[in-house]
Amino acid sequence: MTATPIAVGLSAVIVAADGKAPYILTTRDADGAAGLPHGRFDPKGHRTFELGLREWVHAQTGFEPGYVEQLYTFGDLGRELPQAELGDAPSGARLISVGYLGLTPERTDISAFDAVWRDWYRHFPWEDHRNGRPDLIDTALAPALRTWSDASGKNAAHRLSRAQLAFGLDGQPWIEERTLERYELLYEAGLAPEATRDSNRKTPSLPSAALGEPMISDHRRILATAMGRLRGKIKYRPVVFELMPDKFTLLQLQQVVESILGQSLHKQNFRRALNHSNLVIGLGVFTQATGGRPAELFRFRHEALREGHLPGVQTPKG
Amino acid sequence: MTATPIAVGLSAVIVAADGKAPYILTTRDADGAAGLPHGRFDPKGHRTFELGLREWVHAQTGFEPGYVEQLYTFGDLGRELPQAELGDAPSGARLISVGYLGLTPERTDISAFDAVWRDWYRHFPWEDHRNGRPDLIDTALAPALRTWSDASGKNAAHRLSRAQLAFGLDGQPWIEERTLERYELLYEAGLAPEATRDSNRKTPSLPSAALGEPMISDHRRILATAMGRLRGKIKYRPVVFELMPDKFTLLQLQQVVESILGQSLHKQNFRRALNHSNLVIGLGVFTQATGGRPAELFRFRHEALREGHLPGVQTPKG
DNA sequence: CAGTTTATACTCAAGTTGAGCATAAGACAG
DNA sequence: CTGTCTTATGCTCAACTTGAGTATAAACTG
Repeated sequence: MTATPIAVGLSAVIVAADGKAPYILTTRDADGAAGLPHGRFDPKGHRTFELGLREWVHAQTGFEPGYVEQLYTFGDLGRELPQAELGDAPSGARLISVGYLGLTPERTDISAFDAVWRDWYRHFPWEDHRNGRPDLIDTALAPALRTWSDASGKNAAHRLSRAQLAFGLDGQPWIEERTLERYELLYEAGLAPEATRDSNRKTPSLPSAALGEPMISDHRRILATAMGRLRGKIKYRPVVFELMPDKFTLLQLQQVVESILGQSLHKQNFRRALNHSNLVIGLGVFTQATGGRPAELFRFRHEALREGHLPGVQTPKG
Repeated sequence: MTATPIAVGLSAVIVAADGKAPYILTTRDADGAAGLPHGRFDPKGHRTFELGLREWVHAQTGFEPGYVEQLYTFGDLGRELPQAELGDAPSGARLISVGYLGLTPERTDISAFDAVWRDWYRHFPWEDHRNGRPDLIDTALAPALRTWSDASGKNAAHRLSRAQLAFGLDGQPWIEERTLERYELLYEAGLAPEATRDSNRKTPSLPSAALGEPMISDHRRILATAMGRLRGKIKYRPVVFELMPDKFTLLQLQQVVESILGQSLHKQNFRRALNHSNLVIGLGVFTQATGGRPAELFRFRHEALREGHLPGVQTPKG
């Protein structure tokens, strides 16, 4: 009896954002399927996970991550495809997967690599509520989830309730942080193409546009984790500024926050909350690049980090 | 060249609490040193980390964890003692460590095992501010941290600022969630006995009472992570109720919250916030076991979990 | 210059929070 | 059985925050 070896996969969700959308750094495998920059943790060469991660991201995309934080470690069987993606793993190894979130103010040029920045909503079309709740939730997802609930005799009520809470059905509120919950529910219901791939179940019957573009291995699960974490954290820690250039207008800042949250915000109150928070300082310089009245440029008060309090940005819905 | 194997250690911070203190389930090694229930993840036998963890906890303490969540995965070199604690690890393996938090309403009887429930503040005496800021912060820790700052030429200002923010020195506010930050700072400054053990540095010169009781391996770091997470989460998710019996008075609830936070709260406002939150419902039954006017018994409204909103308990300082 | 676009100031009611006063209802000492 | 202690619980009040606007300013467009 020889022991099953363990392999640790490191994957990074590197996020940049502008007023249009948040973008993630992705790679493509031989078949053109999207994936996150990732690689094996090397117990010999890597002193910490984070160093290993930075090395892999750089090797695959040329990008040098700045702000990085650990998301979650997935260790359950059956959600990864070791063969396909980790040619160098000892075959038969048990693969565990550590996800990281990285933030950057700039979509750097990565054209020399087989990498591309993609709108994260391509993979999660139901998550963008900036122009109202997307139709596909009620036309495509909700009916499919109800079918899935009904198909399960004694668990039906429980499944339905989970779906209602996750997707804001039947009068429940939409809660933007529940990204992972929503994805996992779709996976469980067999509605994510990944579920079909990982098991021997039949293919989902929905138009794939409603289900979002899948990713290799468990990368979409990691992305969902990252979205949820970032959406939450932006509200209680000043992390948005990792996504902003040095100087920005308040509208730019608002639009980045909106693109992350997938929600639009009340402009006047957003600005009032920012003034009050002391996170940002006006530069007395104005830009007329905005199409209307010129807007003042602001910068993040880095000193704020030395001041103990550290709130996030308020997100007054509107 | 043979590859370095990877071993995954699973450790659990199992918390129970009463009005006096939060307690954690601990084991003792041969030398009597305290540790968390823990063991090796078995890539063959364990379908998920959580199942493996539950198995180990039960084997070592007889305890069956209920609510469990993953905390963090530590992978950096030099913070663990694989030999001492994991006799079955392939020697030379790289050990990574996944920490979990578990909550339970009851300190079950574990007398048949070499396990004991201990007040978590034994290991973190500077964290309990229920009776005001502990003296040892300003008499013992602050001077030692200043010495450490001063000893570092160009980093002195940065180190000092970190210490001020972490420990609320020089007018900075004390922020209870920063448990890990504080422990890591003490470790870095060589003030945690574990730092001495893990490296070849000299022993700390402070009375050990001020530094808290150390634990084996990286268990105190995991405990610090658990404390910080629980202190944060209690405020935005109704997790305290995992620590409460079925029926409780509002004072019992408040005292459990206080013991977790290490802060005392304003009684009237705490109660007002609870009413308003709808998390709890009066049973119309009164208990005179309180020593004064009889108090109404309440229970957690489990239905609240089916209602989408899910706030934590407010923590009005006082 | 009328109309469009974006920026920014200000208002107002409703709700929340911090702090504390006041009263109630038991136990217990004398 | 009265006064005192203890805990429970109701209530007030001012300061602040929040949601939802109205109003006005300063550019550009044709």
